[in-house]
Amino acid sequence: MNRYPIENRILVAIDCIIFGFDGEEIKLLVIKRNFEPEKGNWSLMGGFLHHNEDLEDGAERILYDLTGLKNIYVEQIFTAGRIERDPVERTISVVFFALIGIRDQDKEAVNAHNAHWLSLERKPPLIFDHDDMVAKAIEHLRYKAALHPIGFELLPERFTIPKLQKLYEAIYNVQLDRRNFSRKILSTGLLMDTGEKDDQSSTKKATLYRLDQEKYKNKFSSFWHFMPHPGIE
Amino acid sequence: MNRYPIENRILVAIDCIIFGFDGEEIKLLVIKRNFEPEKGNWSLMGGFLHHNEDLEDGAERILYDLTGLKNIYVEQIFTAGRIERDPVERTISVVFFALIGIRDQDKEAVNAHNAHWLSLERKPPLIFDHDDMVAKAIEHLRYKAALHPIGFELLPERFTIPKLQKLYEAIYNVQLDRRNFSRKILSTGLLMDTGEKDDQSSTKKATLYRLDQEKYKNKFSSFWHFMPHPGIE
DNA sequence: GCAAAAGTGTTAAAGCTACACCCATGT
DNA sequence: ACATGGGTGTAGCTTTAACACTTTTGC
Repeated sequence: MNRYPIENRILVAIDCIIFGFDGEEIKLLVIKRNFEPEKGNWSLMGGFLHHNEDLEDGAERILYDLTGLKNIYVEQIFTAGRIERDPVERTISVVFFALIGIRDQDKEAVNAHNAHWLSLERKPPLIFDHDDMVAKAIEHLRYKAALHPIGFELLPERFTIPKLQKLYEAIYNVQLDRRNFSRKILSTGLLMDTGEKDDQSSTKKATLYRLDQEKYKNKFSSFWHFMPHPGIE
Repeated sequence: MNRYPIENRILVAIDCIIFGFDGEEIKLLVIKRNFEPEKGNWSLMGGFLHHNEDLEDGAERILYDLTGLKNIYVEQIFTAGRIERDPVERTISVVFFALIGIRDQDKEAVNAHNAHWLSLERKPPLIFDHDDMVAKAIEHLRYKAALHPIGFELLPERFTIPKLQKLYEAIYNVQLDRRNFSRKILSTGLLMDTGEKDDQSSTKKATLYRLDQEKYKNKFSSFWHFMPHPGIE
């Protein structure tokens, strides 16, 4: 293989921010790092980009390795490139964010990696610049979820509107009006009534919906406004 | 320096998408490549990331080198990582986009690099995956400009509302209503009347405004809606 | 029957679109 | 004075926010 006459080759890492939702709050999947430096401290799941794989494939490899899941929602958000971000050696890191239904994960794979779901609100500091990455990811989640129906990726296949609302309230840390929220969501036409009811609830059982996959794909990039006006930053 | 025990170090490039606006249409600043492969063909301005510089600094270095400008609007948009995107050697490229006032450029620097402003509408194909990068950049510009007052970065310090409107019409390839546009823009409170008039115009002279820098900085991340509703993809 | 959560309706205000009209300038 | 482009006002519609009432379920 020909090469450019340059000596600047650099390590390229991939780090994954994995968000989940347990019905009450947003969770972040992190691992306890098992090698030096920073051994034993909390870290995002990551790895190095292989020479023979595309960036997106690398991210999917790492995500599959940890969660046993494929075909999950993954998006590249930015690349971290500060010189001293990794104390061992100059490394730039391409950061991806992934949204998964917590119930879908492969528990054995997760345990094997010493991984844990931490509450976003009460999480301990992470290594290197990972806290910064998480902050950017939250910002991105807020931005995107306000305009695109991305929230569904965090819910199980069948879900109720009140659960969806709890999710949005967790993302933005606000209280929303039940009636307006319901109307807004239903008016998108993205939800299909399954005819079933949520039997978890102890009072009136809520209707279970599922996404209309067709419309979801076709209209994904339309602009919606899932959040009341002043909100968001 | 300690090193990770891995042999996966990869070339990291930076490519810059430089948008300008000449009063009528959006322009893209590109260079005629002067080395193989693809010598003589159109290319984005780029370079390799140095070992001792941050990503953002690299982008600013490259932009300064070409345009003689500092403190311009620069934003990282994504990282291109397909295995075979550069035929010479595996190279990932961090793509930045920059908005500059065409009149501000250093013409000598631009000429020295054999650079040209091409119309976005009628541009020739670029090398490698650069067309793909440009497409993503336009999408990003459209997305961002619809919600944030980013358009001002493409105009000179003092500008008229009709010029701003032309800019938005160029970005989205639509016709906007003069009166509604003006009202919407003025209602943001971001514009300050300079008291002067545009003497370029041959009919009624339009009022020259400039940005209220304070409000611009403070309110930049608020949500606005500069585009009529259905618009945008 | 009561508490708790889900579902539906209404109304007033705000924002947006689509218009028409007037003003300033150069020829 | 007239053509061209800039500036402002308004009516009607749509969307949104804020609110009250009814329904279902478990105890």
